[in-house]
Amino acid sequence: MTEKTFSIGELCAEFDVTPRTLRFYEQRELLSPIREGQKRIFTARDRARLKLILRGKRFGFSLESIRQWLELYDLGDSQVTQLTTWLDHAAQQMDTLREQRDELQDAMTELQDLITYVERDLEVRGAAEAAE
Amino acid sequence: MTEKTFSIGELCAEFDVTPRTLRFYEQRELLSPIREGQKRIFTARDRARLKLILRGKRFGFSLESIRQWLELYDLGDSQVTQLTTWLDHAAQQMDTLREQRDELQDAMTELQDLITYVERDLEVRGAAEAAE
DNA sequence: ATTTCACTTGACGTTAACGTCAACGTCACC
DNA sequence: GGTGACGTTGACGTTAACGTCAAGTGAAAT
Repeated sequence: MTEKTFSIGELCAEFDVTPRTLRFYEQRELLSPIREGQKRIFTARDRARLKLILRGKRFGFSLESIRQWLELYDLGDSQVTQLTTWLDHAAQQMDTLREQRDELQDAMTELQDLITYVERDLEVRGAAEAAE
Repeated sequence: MTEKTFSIGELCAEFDVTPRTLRFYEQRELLSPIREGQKRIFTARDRARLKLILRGKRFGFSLESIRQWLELYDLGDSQVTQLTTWLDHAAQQMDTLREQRDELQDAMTELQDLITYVERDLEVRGAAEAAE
């Protein structure tokens, strides 16, 4: 079974990015498409990594830090010691994500409180108007 | 009761930013310190907004979008119609935050799966080694 | 044969979010 | 009356993450 591959245009269309972006990611070693002639052939792995990259960006992470935790996603047939340090890095990354998620949750709670407050205010005004 | 105020240096120290940053935020109308002579006096409101700004940045939002949802936090004595549109914007903002939080949660779940997998792998190897 | 289309490699431009530097004001304090 | 500490306004520099040409290649379609 030969793995599915993608042209640069296909990936661009699917993820709504420009060729320039993908070439840029390659240059920064976030992607590593194969060459057929001089054209880039993106593998399923590249596609998966691109997904992770774009998600990371939405979280506000820099390309460099994204590049680092991309490494978490392709551990080969590593030695035990490698796996152990991998687990360390993974745990760190989990902490980072957790922090960010919790902060987001806090922000949501705050905003929801405000919303509830304003809604009550509107209700009261509505009642006052109806009673005039 | 006169409200507490802060010098630029105080806020910088507290939030670990440079004066340049605060002046920049003022220029972009994210902060609006009062002037005493030519010195900036930051109010408690400015301080609160700065907190929100920095949190927004950690979420990966641009200063401009942060500026917009900062407006959510100072509704004055608005009209009913104003409050209604406010509620709209607030709801949108909640959606944005929720989306981001959910995505973060997904990423965490994925990573946790990987971690669990690697941990099991290590266990198996440990057992094999003990049985040699 | 030429046009079209997708792709390539430079190379320079752009925007956001500041950093950095120069030149200056003001107040305390020794 | 110097000398810091802390503040000010420009103005230019910097980095990340691309955008935007310009000039070319290689295969496909007309």
